[in-house]
Amino acid sequence: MYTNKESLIHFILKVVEISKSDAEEIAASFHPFKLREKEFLLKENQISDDYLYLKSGLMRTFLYNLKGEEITIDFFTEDNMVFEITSFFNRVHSEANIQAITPCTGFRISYKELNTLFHNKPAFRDFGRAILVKEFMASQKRNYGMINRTAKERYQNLLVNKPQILKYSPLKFIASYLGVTDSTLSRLRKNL
Amino acid sequence: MYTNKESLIHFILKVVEISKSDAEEIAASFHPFKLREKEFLLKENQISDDYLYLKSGLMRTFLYNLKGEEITIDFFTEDNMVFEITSFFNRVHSEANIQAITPCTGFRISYKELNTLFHNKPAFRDFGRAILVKEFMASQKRNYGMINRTAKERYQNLLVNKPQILKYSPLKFIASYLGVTDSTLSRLRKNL
DNA sequence: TAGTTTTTTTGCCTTTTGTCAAGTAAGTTT
DNA sequence: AAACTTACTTGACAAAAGGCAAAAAAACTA
Repeated sequence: MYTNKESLIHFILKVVEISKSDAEEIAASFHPFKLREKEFLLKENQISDDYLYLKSGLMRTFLYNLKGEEITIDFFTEDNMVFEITSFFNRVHSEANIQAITPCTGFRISYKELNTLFHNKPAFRDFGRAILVKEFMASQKRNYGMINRTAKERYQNLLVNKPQILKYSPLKFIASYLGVTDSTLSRLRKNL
Repeated sequence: MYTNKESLIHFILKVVEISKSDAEEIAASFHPFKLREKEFLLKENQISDDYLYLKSGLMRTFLYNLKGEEITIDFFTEDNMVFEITSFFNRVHSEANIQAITPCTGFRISYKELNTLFHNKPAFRDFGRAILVKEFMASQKRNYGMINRTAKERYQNLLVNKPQILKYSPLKFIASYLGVTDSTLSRLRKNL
């Protein structure tokens, strides 16, 4: 399997100020990883054991609302970390699913491996914290954007910030992610 | 100044599985802290240096939208941690403000103190991570709730989960937090 | 307490979004 | 290719929420 970790090393160095050799050591602990289109990384009720760097591809996390409809909670694009925080860090059964929309490749470690690194490698400590901070910030930003924008503005925003999603994801995933019905999104799109 | 840290020790033990003596040692590193009603913990453009355990009182974080209106992003209730993640962890100027709604008391540490603990005290490492995970989860949950509920449901949800807020916060803070206008919230409230 | 300011409520009307249902388009399977 | 399924679009109408302005209530100040 293809194991060139340049992209991961580059990603680590982008996220936290550590030496290149530290970054290489961290990357060395990750294992190659692959998913086919529509394949699941995590299904609800499982305990997640993947802390994943997504090198290429598009994924989404979703759950079911009270009516049994799929609600897409988040998209994961390439050159980002992917994990279900609650299940992975608290070792509890997941309420969410994580699914590949396109074929995906990347590198992963397990919870056990992460903890070993976390306690033994100060550089990884900083990396791990930086990732949590980064994702937390993204979640807060998303919150703000969802509350203070109309559906149309939210769509336009997505168009600018994550065009990959619009390109590869079916409309219905995007609609539930934006919190509107399929019909509404279809109409929004019509008015460019 | 009143420095009984029982509540903080209890909070730490609730969040992470460590020994009582570890929790006491962590708590010992925190310093007493007080804010008057309407006083600011953080103003926009400052670099936050407070990692705070709120023992009593109610706070909010807010920023200004494009029209110059205050948008309340989050409320902080007693027995929770308070910090502006972006500014505090990335040492950048804050876009947000944090303000006491009622008089507040608690215990705080600085960024420097946090880092010393983080690298020297394994138990604090786990605590720090658990807090980030906890807050991240809360943010995600809020996201989901904002998108898939009507304003009325969001209000009712707040009513059940954080009644303190409804008791002490003016309506307009709550309205912007829920993403509706003052008028709309006033009408929602009328229909109980 | 009278006057001032801020907060909350209400009415009227508009815009946004949802619901339901039907229709078209596209993708799979046999 | 025909049959079937899933995805997307569109129309007609209903409900949710916003904009604006004025009134009422509450909080603050001199």
